[in-house]
Amino acid sequence: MTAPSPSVWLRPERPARDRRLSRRQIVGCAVAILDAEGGKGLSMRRIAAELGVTAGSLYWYVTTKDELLELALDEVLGEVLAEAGSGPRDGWREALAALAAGHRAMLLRHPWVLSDLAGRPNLGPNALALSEAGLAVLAGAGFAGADLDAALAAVNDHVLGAVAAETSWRAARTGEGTAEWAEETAAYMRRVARDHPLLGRRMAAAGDVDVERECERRFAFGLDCLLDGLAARRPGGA
Amino acid sequence: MTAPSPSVWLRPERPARDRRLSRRQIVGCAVAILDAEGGKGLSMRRIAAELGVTAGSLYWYVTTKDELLELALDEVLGEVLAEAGSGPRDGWREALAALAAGHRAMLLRHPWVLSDLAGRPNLGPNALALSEAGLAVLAGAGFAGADLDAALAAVNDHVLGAVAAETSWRAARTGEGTAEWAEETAAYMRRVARDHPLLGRRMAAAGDVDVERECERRFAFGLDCLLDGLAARRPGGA
DNA sequence: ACCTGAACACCGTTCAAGT
DNA sequence: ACCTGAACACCGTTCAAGT
Repeated sequence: MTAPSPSVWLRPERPARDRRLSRRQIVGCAVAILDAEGGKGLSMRRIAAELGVTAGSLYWYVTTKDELLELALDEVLGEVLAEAGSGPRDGWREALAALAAGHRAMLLRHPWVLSDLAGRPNLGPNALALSEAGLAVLAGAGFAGADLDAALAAVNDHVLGAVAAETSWRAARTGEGTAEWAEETAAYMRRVARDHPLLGRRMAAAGDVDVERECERRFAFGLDCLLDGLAARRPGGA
Repeated sequence: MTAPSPSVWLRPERPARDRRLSRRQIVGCAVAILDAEGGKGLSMRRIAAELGVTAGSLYWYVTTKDELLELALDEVLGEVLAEAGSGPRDGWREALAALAAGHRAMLLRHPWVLSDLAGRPNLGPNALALSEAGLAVLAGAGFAGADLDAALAAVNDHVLGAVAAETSWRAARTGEGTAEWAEETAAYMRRVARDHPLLGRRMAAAGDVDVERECERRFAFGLDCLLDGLAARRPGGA
C-alpha cells in the first residue's frame, strides 16, 4: 500500500552488521564504469561482478538502479566545491565565473551526468551545498527574492547547455577520420551549404578550428554576456 | 570491414516496392510513445506491436534503435520553425526571443528530447534549418565569424538548460501530495534549512509559487540578461 | 543481517526461411 | 523486397533459501 520514498535522500542507509559491501563502494564502482563506458555500459550485473558479488545483493543497499544513479550524480557534484575551493574571491563576477568553470570541468569529466540529470529532481547534499554557494555569491552581490533564484538558474542553465553542445561537437569529431566518412559526407555537406548559406560558411570555418579552445571561448562568451546582463540588473547598482 | 555510416542522414531511405511500413510511420509511432511514456516506455517490440508487425521487420527501415532516436529528434525539431512562422520580426531581439520561445515550447511538449539529445551530434535537416534561422537573425544584427557561432550557442544553451531545470522542478512537484511524503520530507527539509540558510529561505518561498508562471519568468529573465550582453557586443553598435 | 541462485518478464539485434 | 519466427545474449528486479 505505502508507496516507496520518492528520493534516496529521504531514507538513510540501513544500520550495518557484517557487510561486505557499502553504498560508497557501489556508487564509486558505478561512477568508474560510467566514466569509462557511459550509460550504456552500466548494469547492475556488471557492478556486482566488478565487486565480486551477485546482482541481487546490490538491492540490499539500493532499492533501484535509478536510485543508484541519483547517488552517483550527487557523488560527482561534490567534486565541484571540493576543487573550486570555497575561499572568498575578489568580486561576485569572479566568484560566479569560478563556480561555473568548476561545474563545467566536472561535467566534462563525467559527461554521462548530462543525460542522467535531465528531468531528475536533485536533492542530494552536494547538490544543495553547490546551490547554497551560488546563492551566497549572488546574495552578496545584492540579488534577493525571485531574482536571486532566476539569476542562479541562468548561470546554471548556461553551464549545462554549453557542455551539452560541447560534448555533441566532440562526439561528432571522433570517427570523422575514416575515408568512407569523408566521401559520404562530402555530398551531404554540399547540399547543406547550398540550402543553408550561413551554416555552410560556419561549418567550413569550423573545420580548421581547435575544438578545445573554441569551446572554452564560447563558454566564456556566453557567460560574459550573462554576467553583463546580471550586472545591469543588480539592485546595488554600478 | 567497412564500418556503418555514422549518421542516418548520410544514408538515404532504400527504394520501395511493396512495403507495409515506412520510416515516417515508424518515427511517428516512436514519437507518440515517447511523448506518452518517456524514454523508458520505448522499445522496438512495442513499436512493432503498435504497427501490427514483428520487431525484426523494423530493422528493414532503420539499422538501429539509436538511429530511430536520431530520426525522432529531428522530427520534433521540425515543429519549432513550423509553428514560429518564418515571417520577419521587428528587430533581432524580438526575432531571437521568438525562436527561443518556440524552441522551449517544443522541448516542453517532448521532454524526452533533453536526455535523447545529450551528447548526440545532430545533422538532421530540421536541426540545420533551425540553426540557419538563428544564424540569419544574428548575422542580420551584425554578428560575424566566431562571435556569430558563440552568440547562437549562448541562446541555445540557455533554452536547453532552462527547460532541463524546469522539467526537474515539475517532476519534483508531482507526487508531492502524499501524506507520508510530507512527513519524511519535513525532517530532511529542516536540516537543509539549518545547514543552508539561503537555500532554505528560497525553498520555503518556492512552496507558494505557481510553477508555470515562475518558470516563464526565469526563462525570460535569463534570456533578457543574455540579449543585453549580446546587444553590448554587437558590432553595429547602439 | 547479508548474500546466493534461480527465476520472471523483459530488452536490442540477427538471420534463416518464407512470400 | 519485405516480413516472420525463433534464437542469442543480454537486461532490472524479486525472492526463497542459505549462513
